[in-house]
Amino acid sequence: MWSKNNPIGQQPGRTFTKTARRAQILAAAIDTIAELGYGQASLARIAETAGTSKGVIVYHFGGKDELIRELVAEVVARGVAYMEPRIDAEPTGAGKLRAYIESNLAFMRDNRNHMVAIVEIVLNARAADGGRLYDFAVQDEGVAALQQLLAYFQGTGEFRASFDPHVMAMAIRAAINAVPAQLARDSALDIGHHAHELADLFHVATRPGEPQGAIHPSATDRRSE
Amino acid sequence: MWSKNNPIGQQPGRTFTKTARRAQILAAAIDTIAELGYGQASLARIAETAGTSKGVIVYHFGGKDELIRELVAEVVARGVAYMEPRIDAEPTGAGKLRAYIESNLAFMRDNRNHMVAIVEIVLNARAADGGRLYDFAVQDEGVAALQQLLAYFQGTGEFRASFDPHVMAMAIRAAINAVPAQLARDSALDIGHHAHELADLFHVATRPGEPQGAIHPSATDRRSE
Amino acid sequence: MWSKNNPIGQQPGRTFTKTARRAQILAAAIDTIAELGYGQASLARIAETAGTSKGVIVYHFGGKDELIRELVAEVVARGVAYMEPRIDAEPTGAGKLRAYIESNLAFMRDNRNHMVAIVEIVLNARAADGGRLYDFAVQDEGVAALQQLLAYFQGTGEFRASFDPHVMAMAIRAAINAVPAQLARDSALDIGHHAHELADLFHVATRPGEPQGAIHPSATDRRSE
Amino acid sequence: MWSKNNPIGQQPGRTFTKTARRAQILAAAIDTIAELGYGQASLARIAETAGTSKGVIVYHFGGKDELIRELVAEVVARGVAYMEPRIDAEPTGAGKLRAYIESNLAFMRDNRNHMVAIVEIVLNARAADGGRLYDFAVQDEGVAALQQLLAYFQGTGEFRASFDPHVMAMAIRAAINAVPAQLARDSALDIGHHAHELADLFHVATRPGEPQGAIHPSATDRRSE
DNA sequence: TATGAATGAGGGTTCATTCAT
DNA sequence: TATGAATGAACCCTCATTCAT
Repeated sequence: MWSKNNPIGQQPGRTFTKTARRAQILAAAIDTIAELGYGQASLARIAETAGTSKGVIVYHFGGKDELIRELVAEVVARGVAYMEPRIDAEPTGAGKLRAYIESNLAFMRDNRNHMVAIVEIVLNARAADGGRLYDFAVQDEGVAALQQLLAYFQGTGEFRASFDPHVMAMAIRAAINAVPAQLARDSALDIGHHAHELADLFHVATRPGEPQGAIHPSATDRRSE
Repeated sequence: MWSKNNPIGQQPGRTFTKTARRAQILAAAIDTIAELGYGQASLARIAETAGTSKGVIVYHFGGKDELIRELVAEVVARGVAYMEPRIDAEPTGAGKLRAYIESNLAFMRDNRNHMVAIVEIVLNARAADGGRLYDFAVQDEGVAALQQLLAYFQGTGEFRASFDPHVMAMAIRAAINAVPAQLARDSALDIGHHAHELADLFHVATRPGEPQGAIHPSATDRRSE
Repeated sequence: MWSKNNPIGQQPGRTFTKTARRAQILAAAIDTIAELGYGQASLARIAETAGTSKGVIVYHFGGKDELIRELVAEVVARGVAYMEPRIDAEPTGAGKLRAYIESNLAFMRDNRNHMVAIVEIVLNARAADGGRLYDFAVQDEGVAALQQLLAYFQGTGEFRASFDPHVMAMAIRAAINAVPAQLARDSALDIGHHAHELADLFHVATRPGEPQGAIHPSATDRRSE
Repeated sequence: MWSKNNPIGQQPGRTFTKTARRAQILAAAIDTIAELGYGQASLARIAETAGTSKGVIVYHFGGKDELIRELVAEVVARGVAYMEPRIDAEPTGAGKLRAYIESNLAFMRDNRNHMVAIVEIVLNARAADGGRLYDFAVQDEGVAALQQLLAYFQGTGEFRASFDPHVMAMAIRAAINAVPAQLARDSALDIGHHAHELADLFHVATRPGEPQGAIHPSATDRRSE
């Protein structure tokens, strides 16, 4: 199993055992979802992995939805806690972007199941009516923050102004998010190399020195010439 | 409903009604999966969308697995049929890459639900033991073809040799695959603009003129200096 | 496949193809039931074996119940036609009993699937309310005829009078009926040997020369002494 | 309902209610199978007889297969526990054989539905591919034990050496196994009488004093003279 | 005479949730 | 705090039957 390190910052005081139980269940949920996928991760299987019963999960979290919600919040918080100082430590836009990509992938490498699980959840979790559950809370939020960073340094001139920061942010997040699934297929994937390559890719794509406007006419444009 | 245009090239002759029914069911499946997600798209709901009963689906497809399999094959075939001539028509590597991205997104725009559905399936469909069902057949195949194209034009010097074509191919596909989900959230998304931006992005990222080796030291490398 | 020889005495005249179709379907039903058991022999599977569609079966037989009914009647008639002359040819009671057992098993050997199927049906076929469908028509009828034979030769003194002909008849039929199931498990079973042994067994059990009344006190009787 | 006496030796201690529920469900399964036959005994009908829902059965047994498996094991164990001491108490071969037959039928009389159910299961239960489920485990095992007993006392001279113990064992078991089905049709059947008659029958068939070899030429042999 | 198409009931199973202890 | 027990809905699938052609 992967998630041995306690994923929860324990609340102080009397609820130690409660906190420990919650952490244990969250870890079991992460491992189960990472291994089997969101759809196959029933409460029964999570409880089995945790070595307890379904009732315990319901007691501590009130239901499956809340368990997933806390799981997402927990992993996101840990990820942000890991990435933020590394990004902040970089003074330049290019450095921050590289730090963003590389620290994100480094976090993935060190918390593989956490990331596989969260990507599974974001892609899969749906309400009864089909509406996505964690889109705004997780996905778009991450994209928005990245987009702001890109736009800011477009303003300072550190990034070329001719790209749409929203599209660029989505592309970066998509490239990062694709890694866990790839990891599941190819466990020999060299994440360090992958991170370096992705950082290079988006460095080249964002550095300045490009004339304004379209770099090339689009295939469609040309066809209509 | 979205998929009004007959998604199946009808076989000539006697099986007209059968072909029509299958097409109708496939269209219903596409719409249902696109709207509710793979996990919520039960046979009952698909049948409801199609205006029939579960039994009819089973009769025509033998079961859910086969329905999904045919759906994937059908949409992939249509997508390839759309994209391939547009890519082949471009003589240069840069042109082919741009055509790949733009024709793929154009296909998405014209077959929105088809693409949303197939991305849902590829990301979510799992066997009972948790193993993914359509990874190799669909996802990796697409990445592999793209990777070959990139590598070929690295050889000819049309693309810079310093990027890993596998990582680049994954990033391109990830950026494209992220669009349907985004579309589901933001139906006002300008796909043409998005396509143009993505094409620019990866054009800049792949064009030659870069020294060999790492463009910048990685954040990690720098930290250890 | 086993039942290649036409199992139906064809009606004369115009309905040749109809008769042939029915025979073909009956043969397919026999083979399917013999191979998979009554519970697994759906109309679809029988139709598949016959190389036609379910509709044909329904058209010719009106439904599954009627198909089974005709199948049973057909096989029983064939069995009787095979056994009767061989039994009649024997002048003595012992000879008739031996001929009954041996000709019955010989018929089983030559029409293995017919017998396996009919035993399956007799043991399994039930109405919706759970009532057996073919008990009286087949099982009890066979037992009754045998019982009459035994009782008759008890009257002539050729069989010992001290056995209950009903119990004896049931035991004989049970011993014979157990053979098809055994055959299904052990296809190397030597039916000729088995028949000879069974005939010996029941010859010894029925021949006269025994004092009237209980041969031995029963275990229960002794215990209560 | 028939199976009023608790069919389970209750484990001591905490799982009283669980044990009771399982016993209740097993009893309901026995009664349902005995009444309607194996094929008609769906989980829904068993649950209805037990006064609960399908879910409860699944909860306690994991599925239908396991329910049937436990039912068979339970009834077989009870039957063996009943018969074994009665057989062991008899010193002679003839006594043991009589005790085998009579104690088996006595058990049937006192546990009518248990036996009807188990015979139904053994004869009818099939896997999805048509393979029998309980042949080796139950049927053949019983035959094999009986066959050993017969062969042993052939060695001591208490049984005539000229019969094949395998065929004899099969005939005895077949004669016994036919009783529950007969009981279902004719509830007035006098089992005590039937047992006594069967015991006599096989006593006569197995006692020594016969010349070696075939007692009579077979009908087939004579025909070829 | 035969077929393909469709139906509707029922099969076993999974699952999140509720409840009493 | 924790557990076992029970529930009820939903899932996919099989099947005999009906019907139009």
